[in-house]
Amino acid sequence: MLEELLEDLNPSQREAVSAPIGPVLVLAGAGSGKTRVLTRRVAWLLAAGERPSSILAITFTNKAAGEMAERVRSLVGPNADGLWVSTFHAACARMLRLHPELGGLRSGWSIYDQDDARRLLERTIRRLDLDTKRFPPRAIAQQVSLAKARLVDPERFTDEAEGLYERQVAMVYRSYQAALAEANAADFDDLIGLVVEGLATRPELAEHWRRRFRHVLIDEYQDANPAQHAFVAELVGRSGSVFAVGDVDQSIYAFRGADPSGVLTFEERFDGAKVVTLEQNYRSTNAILGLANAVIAKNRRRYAKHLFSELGEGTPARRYQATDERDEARWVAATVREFLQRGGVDPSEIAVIFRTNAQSRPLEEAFSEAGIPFRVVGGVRFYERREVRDLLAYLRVLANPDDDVALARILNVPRRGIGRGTEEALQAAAALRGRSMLSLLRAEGVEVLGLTSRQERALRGFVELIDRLGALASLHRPSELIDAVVAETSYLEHLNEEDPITLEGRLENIAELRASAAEADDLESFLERAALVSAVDEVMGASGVTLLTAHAAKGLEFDVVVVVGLEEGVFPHVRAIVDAEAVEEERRLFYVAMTRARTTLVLTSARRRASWGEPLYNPPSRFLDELPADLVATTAAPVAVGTACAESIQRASAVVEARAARSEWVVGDRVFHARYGEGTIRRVVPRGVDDELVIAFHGAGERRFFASMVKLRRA
DNA sequence: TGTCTCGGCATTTTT
DNA sequence: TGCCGAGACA
Ligand SMILES: Nc1ncnc2c1ncn2[C@@H]1O[C@H](COP(=O)(O)OP(=O)(O)OP(=O)(O)O)[C@@H](O)[C@H]1O
Repeated sequence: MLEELLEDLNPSQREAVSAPIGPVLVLAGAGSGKTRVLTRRVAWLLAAGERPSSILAITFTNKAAGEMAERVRSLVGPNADGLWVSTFHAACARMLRLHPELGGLRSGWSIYDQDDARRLLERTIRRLDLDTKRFPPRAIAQQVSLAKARLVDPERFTDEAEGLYERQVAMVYRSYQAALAEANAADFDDLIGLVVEGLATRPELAEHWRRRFRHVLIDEYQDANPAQHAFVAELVGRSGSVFAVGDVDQSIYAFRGADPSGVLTFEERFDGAKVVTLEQNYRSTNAILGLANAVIAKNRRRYAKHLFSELGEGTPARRYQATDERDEARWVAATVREFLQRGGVDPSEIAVIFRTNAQSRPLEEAFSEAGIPFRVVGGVRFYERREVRDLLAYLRVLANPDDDVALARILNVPRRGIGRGTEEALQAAAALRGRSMLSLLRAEGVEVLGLTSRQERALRGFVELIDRLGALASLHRPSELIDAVVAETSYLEHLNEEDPITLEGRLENIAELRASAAEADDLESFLERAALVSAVDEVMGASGVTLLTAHAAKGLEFDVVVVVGLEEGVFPHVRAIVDAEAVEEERRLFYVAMTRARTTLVLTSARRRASWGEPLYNPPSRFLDELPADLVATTAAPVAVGTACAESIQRASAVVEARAARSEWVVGDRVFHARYGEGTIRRVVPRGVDDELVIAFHGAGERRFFASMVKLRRA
């Protein structure tokens, strides 16, 4: 059995899979079989007699988790029950579901996704009498999230704060955390953070989980953040059974706090760590590897490694320069059709990869026109549609009466005469007494709010509605509960009144929600899944060409990969261009995109691209210049005279703007950046016609920008 | 309280 | 471009 598991592996892969139990790190490039090795290691542990329930395998998405669990089962048979294969977030959520006290939560606790967290932050900022212009909830949410990724709690955040602005942000963070606790809720980052804290401070619970998970395995290790590293360390200690696989060149989540250096410090953090490298790529032709390697070699911060393939030389990448994004989309559709018809390629073996979700629309249109089946991964998530969120909010309030964000959402949906005034009075009274809105209403009645009798009647009616539904909650299955909510609130009538045209689609969504609820055993597990399912996990449509972002493409592989929108400002993204480190992350992202291809790589760009109204004339991506010329075959749409003119004008004006940017800032200026908040200009370095600005932000540290590109306000 | 219009602003990327 | 929040009015 053990030998069998090693049969179709190369010697290094075997060495990793059968390494003695203890810390193991597999460090290897794209397509070298890291995921395969990790899956095999799980099977190997099981075959060696380890209990399934003693194994925790971490993947990057829920979908990858499902596939890995499936794969393990096919390797070892049914005795894989009790094995946990999930994302960090899902694993921690499950632990907290079993032991809410581990995170200081009460049973029924809610998971706050980005939207919930943003709403709660906005309310917190308002309650502190701060201006939401100076403290944009989105930006603050980012800062809080980055802090939590580093396990920086409000106290430490306050200690590290410099100046009034940062102290105010710290205050917001502290109140936000208090509001979460009051609402019996945890945001995404808390799922990890609370578990880490619980394991560190509750020895009896920690003991339970350490005994339970003797083996922890982590895929895509380069994208784990410090909190997640701490979680692993809490479970396995310095010399336990930890098996991590990763590739620093595929680190594409530093923007949300991932710490790829965790890969490089593995040997310091774990005693007796064994490090295995894999060098053979089993996915791509040498042409594709040559292209990918040439691009990634341009990164300065990098740890070079060898990678070879025995899959033949292959064909060069095809490159097309389009007039605009519609021309690009049509050309892609035509090319894809050729692969399907003449090349005999299966549509599910073709992917079109873009940088941002917004780029998918022209492609969807062109594919529809051409009659090519396709599916879009991601985009607007199912669980983010309004009607779905409304109904989920009802269920959340039933599971967790203290969930004020959910309550605020449904208080007057459908309309029931509870207006702004009533809501504000209720929120203020609840905040004053330090309790949730519903518990206040239940404990003290609506009278304490000092409202008109009409307002009181409306509120009373709402509480009665929730109580009626609550009585059903414990007796009925989640899907039946959805029916009850829809019926009791006349929700369908509400949707029809709102917009009869979209009604049909919304009804379909409700039916789908009901169907997915029918699969869940109980309300809590249903709500948990709804909160944690990501866009990438959603399987839409049976088969067809896959349209997806480069981030969503990580870990996947296709025969044919088309990367579109290879222009400065698109890929690399404008927001990244000003920051040298961010450009390196963009380059890694492009590396990830290219290395998804087995045999065929197609690269396109557009000379003109509409970007909310205005046309933009972006030069081709710098990444295209980094490709070896002999591995690229180029065709281009004819250049229209008007386009060329506009392009040169655009370039000239960019230079003029760059000159103008030179004198604007001096060292010591306090500035405000939409993403990083307030900072101080530390240095101004002349770079050609432009200046480079070094700005120190709290929470985000020092960042470098080009003066002509970065958008700053005086603080 | 509810509805309408205007203006500002935003889109990276995602668990 | 389209969404959301703020403010004016019925
Ligand atoms: N020893 C092997 N023999 C044959 N095929 C292999 C071998 N090892 C891996 N492969 C195949 O190579 C491909 C890439 O493997 P896998 O996805 O595990 O690589 P990876 O290192 O995780 O890739 P990436 O990091 O780029 O996502 C898969 O199709 C896998 O089946």
